Amino acid sequence: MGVTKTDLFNSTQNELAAYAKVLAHPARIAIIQFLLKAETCCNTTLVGDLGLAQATISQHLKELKNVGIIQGTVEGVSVNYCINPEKWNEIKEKFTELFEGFNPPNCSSC
Amino acid sequence: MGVTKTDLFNSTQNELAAYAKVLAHPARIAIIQFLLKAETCCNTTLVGDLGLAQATISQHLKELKNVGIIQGTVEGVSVNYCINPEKWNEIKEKFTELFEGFNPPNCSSC
DNA sequence: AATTTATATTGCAATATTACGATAATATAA
DNA sequence: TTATATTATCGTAATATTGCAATATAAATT
Repeated sequence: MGVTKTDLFNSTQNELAAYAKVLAHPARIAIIQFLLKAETCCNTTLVGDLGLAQATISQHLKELKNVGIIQGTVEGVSVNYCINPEKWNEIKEKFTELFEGFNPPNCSSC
Repeated sequence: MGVTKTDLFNSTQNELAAYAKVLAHPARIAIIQFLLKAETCCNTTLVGDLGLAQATISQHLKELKNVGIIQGTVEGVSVNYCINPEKWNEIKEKFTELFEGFNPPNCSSC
């Protein structure tokens, strides 16, 4: 065990969970927030800003890149990362759809 | 290691990550979606609907309850769970705030 | 009281995540 | 070419998560 039974759920549920998973770490939230402000940044900048080791930041960037939320372009020796606008909006819409599914509570039993 | 260094991040980042974490499993997404439609349901209903063991559903419900996203009221032998409106809106707003932090890309390097 | 029904908890095995040092890979500068 | 700077990957240790059988708990019914 220790493995999620993805076959029991539909693609929307699995996708939403996957997007949530990549947001489920404060370092990755911090990286995203940094990119929202700075528009672009590289590994070294984040190492200085967050206080995690270079290998750790690199790993978090990889996970963000794997789901497509950020993209990196080689700029000489360093790599510039930035938000992928299309993916960002896609994720935003998926979460918005979930959150808007809530109707005023006329629930009698709680 | 294997433990998140929460002390490196601010409360907003840690909270957002914690909320994302509870959404980071398709079963919990499915439970939430079920509650959004049905307004209320109990463990046994979910066991039949999701196809996971009773103990597993109970565990997922516990995690959802721990962050306050759902609440349960004892109704005879069973427990009726439903969305907690205040918490739901709080979480919704936290995510909305993050997603709205993105401005049109005038980023030159990617 | 004994049985049934519904849920929670415990204990355990399998797997995933987090973090970092060490090292490799790549490109620029001296 | 050698040195420097930046990033990625590998290996490893510590911890977390997922899932379920077994069991415990609690309320309603017989």
